[in-house]
Amino acid sequence: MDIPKTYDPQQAEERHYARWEAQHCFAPKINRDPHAPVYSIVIPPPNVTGSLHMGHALQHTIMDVLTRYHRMRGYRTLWLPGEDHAGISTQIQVEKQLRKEGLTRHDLGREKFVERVWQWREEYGGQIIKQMRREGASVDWSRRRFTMDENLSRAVREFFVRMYEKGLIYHGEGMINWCPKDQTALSDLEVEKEAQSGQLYYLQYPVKGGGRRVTVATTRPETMLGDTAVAVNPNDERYRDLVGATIELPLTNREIPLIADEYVDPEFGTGAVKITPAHDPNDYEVGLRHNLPQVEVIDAHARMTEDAGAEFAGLDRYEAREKVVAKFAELGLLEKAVNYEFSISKCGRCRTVIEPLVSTQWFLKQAELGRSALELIKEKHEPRFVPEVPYEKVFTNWLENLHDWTLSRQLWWGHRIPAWYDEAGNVYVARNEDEARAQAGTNQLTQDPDVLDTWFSSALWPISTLGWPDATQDLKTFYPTSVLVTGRDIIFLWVSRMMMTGLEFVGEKAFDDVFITGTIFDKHGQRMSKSKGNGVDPLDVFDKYGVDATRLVLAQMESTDTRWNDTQVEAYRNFANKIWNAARFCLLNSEGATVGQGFEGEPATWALHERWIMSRLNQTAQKVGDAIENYRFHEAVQTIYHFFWDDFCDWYIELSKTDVTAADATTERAAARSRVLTVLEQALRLLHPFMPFITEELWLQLPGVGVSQLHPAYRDAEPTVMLAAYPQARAELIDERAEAEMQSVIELISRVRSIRSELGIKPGEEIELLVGPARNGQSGVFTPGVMAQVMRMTRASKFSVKEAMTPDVVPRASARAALAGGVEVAVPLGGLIDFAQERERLRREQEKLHTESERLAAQLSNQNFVERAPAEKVTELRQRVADIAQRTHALEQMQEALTAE
RNA sequence: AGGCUCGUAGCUCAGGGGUAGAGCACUACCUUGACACGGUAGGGGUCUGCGGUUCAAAUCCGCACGAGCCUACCA
Repeated sequence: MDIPKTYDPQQAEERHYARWEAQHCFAPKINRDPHAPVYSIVIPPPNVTGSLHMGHALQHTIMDVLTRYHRMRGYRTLWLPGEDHAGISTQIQVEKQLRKEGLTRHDLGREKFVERVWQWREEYGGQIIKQMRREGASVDWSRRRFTMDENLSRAVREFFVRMYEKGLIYHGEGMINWCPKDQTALSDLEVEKEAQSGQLYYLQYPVKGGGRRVTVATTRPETMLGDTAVAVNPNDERYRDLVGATIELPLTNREIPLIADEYVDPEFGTGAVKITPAHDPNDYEVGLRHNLPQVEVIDAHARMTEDAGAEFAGLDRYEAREKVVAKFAELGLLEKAVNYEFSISKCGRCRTVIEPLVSTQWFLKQAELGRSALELIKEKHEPRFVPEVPYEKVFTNWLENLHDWTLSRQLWWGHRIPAWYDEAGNVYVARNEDEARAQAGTNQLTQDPDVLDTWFSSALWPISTLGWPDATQDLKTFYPTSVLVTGRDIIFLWVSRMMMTGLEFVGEKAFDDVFITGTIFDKHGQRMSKSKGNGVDPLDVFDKYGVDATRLVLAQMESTDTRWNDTQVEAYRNFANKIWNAARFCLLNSEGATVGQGFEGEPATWALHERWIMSRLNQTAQKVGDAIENYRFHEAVQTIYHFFWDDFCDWYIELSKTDVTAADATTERAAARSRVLTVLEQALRLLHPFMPFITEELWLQLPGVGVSQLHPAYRDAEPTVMLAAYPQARAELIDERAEAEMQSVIELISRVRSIRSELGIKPGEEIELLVGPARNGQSGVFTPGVMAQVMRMTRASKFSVKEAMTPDVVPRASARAALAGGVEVAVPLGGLIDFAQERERLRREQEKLHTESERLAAQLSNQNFVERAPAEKVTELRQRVADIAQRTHALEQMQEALTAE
């Protein structure tokens, strides 16, 4: 058999994914058990314009681990893939494309433009979804969904109409966030606050009659052109006499009132605030309270309007700012300008500074819709957030403070608002135009030109992908979904809204659990971003280290923010190679062997290392299954890693080598080989959810694997490790005594190796071992079989068990060590030994024990400890003290023996 | 302005009331027939600081300092 010494991930990855997909292993229907429990996940739909980044890879890894684990446990498992239509982003992409042809969307017209967008999606869209094959994501491709699919669009209209009928959606005027670049309204959540250092300008406004001036402070002087009042706090003594006065607004020929409103904080600035109801959310509210006119001085392109005055009309808002400030300075009305830190709102997509504008839009009263979600989280703690702290609280706080959601977007790509207007401007909201006509009693209707926020359709994702508004079998089977895995940035934007729609329309929560992943930063702790160019491309990492290794790193991050570091991936690449070579050893020595055999009969009849590895394996299975089910992926990964490398490779394979590599093809050799293969096969199953490719690559090569290893639910399927039963711990094979005994064997071997190393005995040089005293129970572990193993592992040519380790049996020129449980070991060294050096070595050993013993003694002499600590704790410490005393005594004797001439 | 998270070995991170852990890096030795992407043996930490609770604190509670995140209409 020819197996390369180094694992090549790439060639395995493609082959197996294609095969799994062809055999429909990812679809729930592969499960033939009609009573199988259900496990379902819907993917957070990535933006159709995007490509895979580390955040996706992280989320997908966790979803895939959960999916593969539950599938192997026999669940009817669905992981549903798809993407959203990303209204603004997609439209921008396509417009960019058109611009290269010298066209705008208006040249094409709406219908042709939308056609172009669909074309674009076919050609360039859904990159991430395609890249998921590379990740090994076991998604059901037959159920791939897109928010613009016909049924999902129908769900959107249904959502809209029902909310309108309930009075939760309304059409009206409000202060909205407007992006002057993208030319659309945005919801609060699509706006990002950014710290800004700028200036606070103190402007003086003359009071009509009497020559007084009122000073107002502002960061946006250009908006003064649209001021319709100056406000002060009604209790502010400084201005009390001026309330009701008239201000002559500079640079305009308008006169505005000085009003009193509680909103004004007398402590801040000058205590007098300019009020621009058309361009500031707070001023808008003040304006409504005082019936102030709204003077629009900035237009949708963030340029000054005619109403700003002839001098300013047409200027950009920032040019206007400079000019206003200059004019005030000229007039002697600029009191001062001071440096000032404040925050500005930017478009989450294009980073353009938002312009607050008064506009007529569609809104959803989220507060009412969110009430049942709020009750559920507060009363039943559902869904269960992982980690619970701090996300349950964050989520609850959000639901308690819901504002109306601006739904309409001035775009062409998206779900068009199902509202029609007649010639008189009356609005009819309906599921389709025919219904609207019926309502209106006329055919002369025009549909609202706007589309809905992309998140409006995403809000329905768990139910619409499963068939809602129809009561489909999928909806019945897979809803509520088992878990939602996502990043913390969209808890409000998305998670909360899915909870709301699920409860509203299906009457059940959208998911049992919500797992929030951490954020991956670059190695300097900076957030990865395209603009900074510091992103690590997961595909590059896959190429360099393999998908399995990358997944292992991602899985163990759990919810912790982490700086990306290639060395971790390299470590797991090395682990993959270790697995490969362990399997290589097993396969190169597999003649006559069969997986699943070799462990016949009573465990009591097995050799110590067999009982031990089976105990370790079952402990591991227990711990790993438990860890995965509780989202403790780090623990799961560490546990398997440790089992595979330390227990299986370093000890079990090494201890089995003599039997496995025996020259003669005896039944004993075949049995030993089968046992090693059996443990390997179980380990591969344990690893599979994390490392799907290498486990499949190796598993298929093991002699004797087939349908009998598959979970009973998949009996009709082709053999594959992904449908094998996930190992369940067998309690009867967990053997504490075997583990303790093995521990003393390991200790003996380690101590002898230590002696070799510390005394500089050449690796090739053979030594002799004396172990005793034999009357002590512990040394009974050293059966002839174990002795042979110890000799092999320490390169010893002789191993004698002695009744007593007295000077007459142990040569003076020996290196010695005192082990736990009273066992002593001596390595006779003849003339090679340096007596002084060996004495020093023993003395250091004794010193270590002494330090520990001192600490224990202090603890045990504390009355309070003995009385109040749990009895078992006290007993444990006493035993340790006794053991240390015994070893210390042994060390003393050894030193004496060395000294005796 | 509130709220939250984090501070553990040189680096990246686990852990979490009762002998400080991993990977990488480091030191020495080893081309031993699975693996040098390896093996064996080692070195390295008053778990940010100060108080408190406790028989016992890296772990729980305050406070301070440092890093970061989120919410909020303060001109």
